[in-house]
Amino acid sequence: MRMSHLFGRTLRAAPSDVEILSHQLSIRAGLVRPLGSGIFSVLPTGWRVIQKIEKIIREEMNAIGGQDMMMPVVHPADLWRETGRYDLIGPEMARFKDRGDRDMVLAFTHEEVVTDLARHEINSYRQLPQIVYHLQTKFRDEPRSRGGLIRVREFTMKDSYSFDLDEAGLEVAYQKHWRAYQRIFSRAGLYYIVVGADVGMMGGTASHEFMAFSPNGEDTILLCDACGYAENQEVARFTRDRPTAEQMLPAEEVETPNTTTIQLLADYLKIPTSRTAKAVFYMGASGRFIFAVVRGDLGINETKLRNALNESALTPATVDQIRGIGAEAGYGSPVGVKGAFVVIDESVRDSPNLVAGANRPGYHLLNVNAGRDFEADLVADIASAEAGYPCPECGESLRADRAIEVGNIFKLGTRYSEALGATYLDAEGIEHPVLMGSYGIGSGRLLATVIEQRYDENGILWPLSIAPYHVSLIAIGSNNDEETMSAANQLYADLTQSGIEVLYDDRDDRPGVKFNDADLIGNPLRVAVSSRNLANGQIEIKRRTSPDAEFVPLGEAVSAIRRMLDDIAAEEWAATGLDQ
RNA sequence: CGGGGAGUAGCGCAGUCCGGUUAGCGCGCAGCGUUCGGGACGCUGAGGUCGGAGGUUCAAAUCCUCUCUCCCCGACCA
Repeated sequence: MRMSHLFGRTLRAAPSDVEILSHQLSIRAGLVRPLGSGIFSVLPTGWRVIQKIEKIIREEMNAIGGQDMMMPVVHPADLWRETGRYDLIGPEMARFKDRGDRDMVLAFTHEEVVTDLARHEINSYRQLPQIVYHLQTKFRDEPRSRGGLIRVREFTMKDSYSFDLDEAGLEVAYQKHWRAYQRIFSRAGLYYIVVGADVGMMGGTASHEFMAFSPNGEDTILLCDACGYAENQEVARFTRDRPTAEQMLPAEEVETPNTTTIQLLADYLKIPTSRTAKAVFYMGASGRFIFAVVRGDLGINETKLRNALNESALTPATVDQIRGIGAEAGYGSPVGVKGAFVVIDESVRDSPNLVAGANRPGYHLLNVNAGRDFEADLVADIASAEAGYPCPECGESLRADRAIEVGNIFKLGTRYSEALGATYLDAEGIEHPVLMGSYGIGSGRLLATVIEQRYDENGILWPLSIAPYHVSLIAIGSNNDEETMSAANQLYADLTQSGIEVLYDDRDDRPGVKFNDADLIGNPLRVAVSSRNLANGQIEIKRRTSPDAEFVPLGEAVSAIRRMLDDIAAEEWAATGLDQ
């Protein structure tokens, strides 16, 4: 491609309201342009990256037996009503009516459609297992898009779906995807880990996320460097330190004026926060009043709480609702309340003689003990894991890091097959729901994440595997310098002829402009043709990641560039740690 | 949805508080000339419903009301 005619110029500065690094670079390098909040056009240079990412995805999906197909982006609402998600999902799903006044939705994800297909196409155990996938647009009207391409509203996702006879088959499909995803992200040059995750609104029985580290990530991961434990903070566990055994003491009400927070209370009584109980009140989507209690030094993890309660959503209770069950905001405890579902963290069960609210303003109870002073309806792990807490596997201190979720795999089980009647007959003629899994990778987010991890002060450092071009070719000097221009033109033709992808800077610009743009766009090799080196019959080749250049005779340029590209490819492959 | 910030030429900004020539500057863009190994220089030029609507006023980028959009934090989120 000749840069003189490239659609989409580079920018010296990014728009001022763009803050995320990958967003700035992807705009400055001319990869994408914003259209609206969370909506982007992909320019030709960026599209080449996307296509390479998608090619890798297709290769690895095909390698595990995935069948590439295509499902629609507009769905009849009735299908979504069948699984209940039409009402379950809020305004983040775009809805409209067609000319016949039929309710329609924009594809939010494709479980419904693929399961609808499965119920028609799959009838027999002889047809299973199956993996199908597509790369298709999703629209999610996020409450707030952010981070450039990291969280957008319209995006392309590779989503695949597995259909199996039983749990064992699903496990096989799940593991296949796990390995395929490792290969995809490694080949794209990402640094990532796999963590346990919340199944969220997908439902199902298990989920793992592929998390690429970046300070701009939206997720917090808790890791143990000692044993390798890693989970998303949404579900991360930790070992609660056991208080020393002590006798239960008689409960006693004390006046504690103006102690509506745990810290104020602990300061007032001169005790550590771990000797207090913290009460938080929610209304569950099912209509239950949820009275959650954790030890005072811990925080509630709403995702864990929601999962423990099997509630689809939790909203904070109002002051009136709290009074309605006999509790008092700021001075609440489960002692004496009625009409509430009481769930306590393991830490509360195991800690004797805690200070808890007296359910009247200005008073707390000393020496409250679960089981003696109140009964919990549920004891569960509902406290949020934080950096420094003990690892649940080995007890060493946990570390927290930010990461971007680049892929997610789910065991759906029969959540959708039962709802939609996707069944097969076994060898005995008995009908069973198929076991399903769903597996997603966003290609645009993957592009942004690679930039987040690979850049320097001058621009992007693309891995060869997904770089827009292999080579940035620069002609140095005036376009009136016929000798240089004709050598550069010839080299461009020769490289292109030999299958090397070249971005040829043939603009009539000064060298500095071209060097800077080559660095910004970040193709792995830079080749410069100048009268200075031409005088020695040479051209210059420089790797984007190296400060040093090589000089080779013009006549050997193509083979030298070929050789260097092969070297880079070999190095990248070695870095993935993958075999073959 | 709550909190904060911003909309003036393709990009970056000044001007707005305190209303008053023809709305400016840098980069970029077009033409001519000089220059050519890390974002050159000179001259000339094109490019603007000052986000939109309504209002106040002799007069509005500037004041008032409403509204739209974008960004950031939070809530939210496969």
